[in-house]
Amino acid sequence: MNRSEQICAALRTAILERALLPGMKLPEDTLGERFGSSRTIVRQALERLAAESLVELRRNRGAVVATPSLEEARDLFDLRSQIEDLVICRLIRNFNEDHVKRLNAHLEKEVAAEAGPEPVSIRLATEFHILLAQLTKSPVLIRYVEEIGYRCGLTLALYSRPHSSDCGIQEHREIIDALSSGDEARARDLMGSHLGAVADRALIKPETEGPSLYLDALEPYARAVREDS
Amino acid sequence: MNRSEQICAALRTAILERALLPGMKLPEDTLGERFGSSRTIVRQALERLAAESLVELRRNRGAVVATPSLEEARDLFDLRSQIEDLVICRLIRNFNEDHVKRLNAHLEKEVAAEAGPEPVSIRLATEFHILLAQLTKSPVLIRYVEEIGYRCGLTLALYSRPHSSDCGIQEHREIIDALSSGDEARARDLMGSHLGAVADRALIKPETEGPSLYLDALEPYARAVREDS
DNA sequence: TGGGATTTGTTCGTATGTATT
DNA sequence: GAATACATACGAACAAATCCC
Repeated sequence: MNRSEQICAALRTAILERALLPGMKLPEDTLGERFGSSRTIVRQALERLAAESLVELRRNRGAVVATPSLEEARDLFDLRSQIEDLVICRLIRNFNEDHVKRLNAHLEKEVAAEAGPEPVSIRLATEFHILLAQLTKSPVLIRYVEEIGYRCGLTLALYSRPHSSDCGIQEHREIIDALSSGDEARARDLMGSHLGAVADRALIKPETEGPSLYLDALEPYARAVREDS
Repeated sequence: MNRSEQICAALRTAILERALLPGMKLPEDTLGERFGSSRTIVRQALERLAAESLVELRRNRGAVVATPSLEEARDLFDLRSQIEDLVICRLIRNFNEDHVKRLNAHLEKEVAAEAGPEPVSIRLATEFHILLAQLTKSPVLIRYVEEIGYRCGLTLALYSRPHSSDCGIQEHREIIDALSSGDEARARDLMGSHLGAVADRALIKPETEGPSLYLDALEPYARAVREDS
């Protein structure tokens, strides 16, 4: 894995866990210092994140964490439903014991995180969906579930009210059950209403207060990358 | 528009029109010479195309036009159906005269191109779907219809048999009709079977002969960018 | 409005890694 | 298996744009 990919992943996680909030500036050389890399490398990471629509590149004016509109958020969740419907269809055909084990293992992590900080729970909830995609072994599905999942996570950071995150652990459990029992119709239905519920819980409150700038919240993510040298 | 975005667009069109075939090498400095730009700029374009999965970046081994597998192709077309189904749903609610006009104008281009070179017809067929997405005005839908559409176009370059392209002009016409008459069920159904038909016509023949390397086919695309200075 | 400070955009030389003979 | 040719990876320095006082 590249240094630039590492930085990309670290920033992505930081955004997902709300250490970096929508609208925050991401200056190249500040990031370079934090991560112990040159601007070239940071720049690559930012360009990649921009391609994923997690950051916005304003010409000659630097990068900021993206600030998706409510309409975009709605479209993202609708699209997510469509894609993950396909994931369920693909997955249920070859569903096996190993799949159940891995999904349950992830579910345990989610349960364990319930007591801890909320952002981690939110990240884990997104990663449950990504795990489902990974089990299909389809690079195409994995790629788009990841990307849309991250973008949905970002919109949650903007628009969901705090502590709304009964992140649907129970709903995740029911989806695993439906997959195990081979009930395609029920699994698809559950996934559809789960995602609908997540969107409903989330897309209500337009954030009012400006985020508390600045980059110090990034420090733990940067340290992990630096120490990897 | 950036120079690097121009190069990106030129390469994308070249790939779509099959001037650049899957597996062809794309060395940075060769491209730089052709487009009259430095390696840095070309590199940006290649990285972006890699993010779109149109080219593959092999570490320290250069870039090549992507060579999607048949399975990926199948997943891409399935995903495309799911996304464009959503496009139809969104579009039909606010469908108006201007939309009809623009779609028909595009259809005329497709008809006019029928006599000409096949690659242009194929590109226009893809762009019909992109136009539908654009009419929704949803950046999210536009973004993913474009990307998946281009990737499907690339798979057609690999796997469709030559001259299979009755590219479905008649099917496009019927979709416009259904949209005009406000018949959502029929429009969605037509789109679904249209995309299914495109995939069926295409995903049959595994290409045998190696593509005729090399980059000279790129010249017309490069000239357009150079002369833009 | 102007000008200095800051930040991004770009180039290019060197280092590094891969394939080939 | 070593040497060579080739292409990318990276970083320092310069140029241009923007921001802020």
